[in-house]
Amino acid sequence: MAINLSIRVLRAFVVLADCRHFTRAAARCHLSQSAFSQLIRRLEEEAGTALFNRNTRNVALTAEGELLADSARRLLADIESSFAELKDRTACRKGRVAVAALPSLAADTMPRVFAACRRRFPGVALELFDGLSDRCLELVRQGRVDFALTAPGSRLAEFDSRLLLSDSFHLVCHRDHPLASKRRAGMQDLAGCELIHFARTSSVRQHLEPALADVPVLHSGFEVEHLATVAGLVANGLGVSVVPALTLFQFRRPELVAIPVDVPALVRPILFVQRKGIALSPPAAAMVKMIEAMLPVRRAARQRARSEAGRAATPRGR
Amino acid sequence: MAINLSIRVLRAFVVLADCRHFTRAAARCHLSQSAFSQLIRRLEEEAGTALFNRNTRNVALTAEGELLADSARRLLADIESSFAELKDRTACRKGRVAVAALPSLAADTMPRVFAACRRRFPGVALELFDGLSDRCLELVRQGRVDFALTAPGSRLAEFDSRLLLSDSFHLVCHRDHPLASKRRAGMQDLAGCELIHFARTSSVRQHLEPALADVPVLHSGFEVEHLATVAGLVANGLGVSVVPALTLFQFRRPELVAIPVDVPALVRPILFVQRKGIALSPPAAAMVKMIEAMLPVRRAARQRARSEAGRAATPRGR
DNA sequence: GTCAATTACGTTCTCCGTAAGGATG
DNA sequence: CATCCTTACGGAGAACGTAATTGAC
Repeated sequence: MAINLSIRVLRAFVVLADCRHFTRAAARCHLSQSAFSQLIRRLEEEAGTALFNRNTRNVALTAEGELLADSARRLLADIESSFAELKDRTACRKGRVAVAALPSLAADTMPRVFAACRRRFPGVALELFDGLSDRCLELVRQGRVDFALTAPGSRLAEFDSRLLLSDSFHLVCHRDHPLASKRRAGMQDLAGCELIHFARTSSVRQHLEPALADVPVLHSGFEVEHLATVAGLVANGLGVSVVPALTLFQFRRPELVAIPVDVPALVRPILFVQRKGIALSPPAAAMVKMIEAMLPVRRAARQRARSEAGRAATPRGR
Repeated sequence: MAINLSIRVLRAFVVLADCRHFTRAAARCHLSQSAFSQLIRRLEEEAGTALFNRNTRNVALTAEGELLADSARRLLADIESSFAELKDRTACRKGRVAVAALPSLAADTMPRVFAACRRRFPGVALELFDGLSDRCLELVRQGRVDFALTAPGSRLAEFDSRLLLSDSFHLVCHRDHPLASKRRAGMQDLAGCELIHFARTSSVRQHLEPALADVPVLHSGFEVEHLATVAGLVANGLGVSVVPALTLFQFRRPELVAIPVDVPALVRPILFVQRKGIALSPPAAAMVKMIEAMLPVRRAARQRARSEAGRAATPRGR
C-alpha cells in the first residue's frame, strides 16, 4: 500500500516517457535494457496500473502514465532544486555565519577573517556581534551565533569550548615614561606607577587583578570600559596600563610604547566556544578553519610585536 | 553525484525530524533502530552534510536538516497526492469513459449500462457518441472514445475487436397484418409484402440485402434512416420491416407485432472494438465488465421478447 | 547505572546483467 | 527475419536484524 519509489525509478520513468523506446531509455539511464524493463514493470505494479501501452514496436504513455509523468517531472524538478540548494550550502555557496567575539577580536582579527571569508565564499552572509564574554556566551546559548571567540565566562561548562590561543599582556606607556626604554617588563616594574584600570566586568581586569595583588601601584582613579579611552589617557601621560596583545592595535601611536610583560601566568585564554553537541554549519566550519589557519600568522605577528616592543608600537601598514 | 533517494528514506527522515528520537522513529517506520540509524547515516552521506545534531540523549535538526525537512515534507505531500490521484483513477473513483455505439445500442443498452456505471462509479465522467459503424470506428481511431460497440465496418483490421453478441432479426408488422399471428417467420414469408428499407449505409440494410436476394418482396418506396420512422410507417400499415432484436424497443406499441426471423445466417454481429495494443483505462475496463455481465440479462430479455412476440410487442414499464 | 545511538556481523532480499524467449511489423 | 520487449536465472551488493559497543546524564 505504502509508496516506496526511488528517485532513480521516477527519473527512468520520465526518460522512457520522453523517448518512448526501452532500449534507448535504458542506455540513457546506464542500465541494461532488461533491468530497465523490470524497473518499469515494478513501477507499474506499484502504481497499480499500466503506464505504457507497448508492444515490440511502439511505446506510448497510457492516460494514467500521462498523469504520472506530469507529476513525476514536477517532483524531479522540485527534488533536484531542493538538493541543489542543500549542496549550495554544504559547498558554502550560500549560507550565513554569525560570530560573537570580544571587542578586541571583533575590531581587528575578525574583520580580517571576514574579509578573507567574503573573498572566498562570496555567497555566505556574515554577521558579527561584539561583546564581553558573558554577552558572547549568551549569544551562543541562544543560538544567535554559530560560535564565539571569547574569554572564559560564567557557566562555561554548558558549552563545547577549546583554547584557541593564549593572549599575552603588554605594558603600555607614554614614550617619555621612565619605563619606555625597557625591552621587557615584570609586574614589580609597575610599582609606583599610576595604573589605568578597566571596568571590573572586563576579562582583562579579572586577569590582572590577581597578578597585581601584591604590587603597590597607584590608582589613577580611571576605570574605563573602552580601549580607545585607555589609549587616549596613556597618550596624554595620565598613567600606564597593561593590556592584552590582541588589543595593541589600539595603541599604535607614535607617542606610545608597548612592552611585553614577562609573567608566564599572566595570559588571557581566548576560547573557541560553541553550543554543546551542535555541529557547525559548513560555512561556519570553513570559517573556523580559516581562523585557525590565520593563527600562526597572528602568533608571528605577536612575535613581531614583541621584537618591535623595544622601540615603539609603530602602526603596521595595512 | 546523482541523487538516489527513496521515498521511504525521505519519510523516515521526516519522522525523525518530527519525533527527534531514533528508537521511536524507527518503530514508527517498522524498522529496527539499528537499521534506522544506518538509514539516516546514508541519507546524510548522500546529502553531504549532517542533518541532525545528536548524542545519545538529544536529537535535533541542524540548519541543513531544517532546510531539507521543509523540502521533504512538501515533496512527500506532493508525491502522496499524485499517487492518491492515480489510485483514484485505478480504483475508478475518478476518470472518464467515452463510448461510441450504434444508435440502437446507444438508445437502449448503453443508457442502462451508464446508469449502472454512474451508480457504481459516481466519480467517473461518462460520454456517449451514437453513430453508424464507420463513425464509431473513426472515433476509436482518433482516440476520442475508449471503445466502440458497433457492427463490422471498414478497415476493421486496424483495430482490436471481438464479438460481443450476435443480434438476431425480427419481422415487425401491424397487428392486423396477415403475418401477425405467426410465432416464427422465414424469409419466404416476406414474399409479396411491402418492405420498408433502411438507408443503404446502415449495417442493418447490408445484412438484409443478401438474405433477401431471392425473395420477391414489394418495394414500399420507403428508404429511411431512423428506426422511429420505420415504426411509424409500420404502425400505420404502410409496410413491414425486418429489424435487429436490439432495436425492438422502438417497436413496443400496441398496434405492432414482432416475430423472430428463423434464418440462422441472418444475424448482425455486434463487436467490441478498441485501438490496437492500447490498454483500456481502469474505468473503461470496469465498464466493459459491466456490459459483459449485462449481456446474459439482455439475452434473457431477448428470450422474453421472443415469447411475448406471439401476442404483441407490449411496452415494457419504464 | 540506565537509556540511547552507533558499530559489527551474518543473513536476506532486492536489483542488475547475461542470455534465452516471444511477439510484431 | 530483424527488431525490441519480456522472462529466466545466477550473482553482487544493499539493507535489515541481532547483538555488542560506546557515550551521555
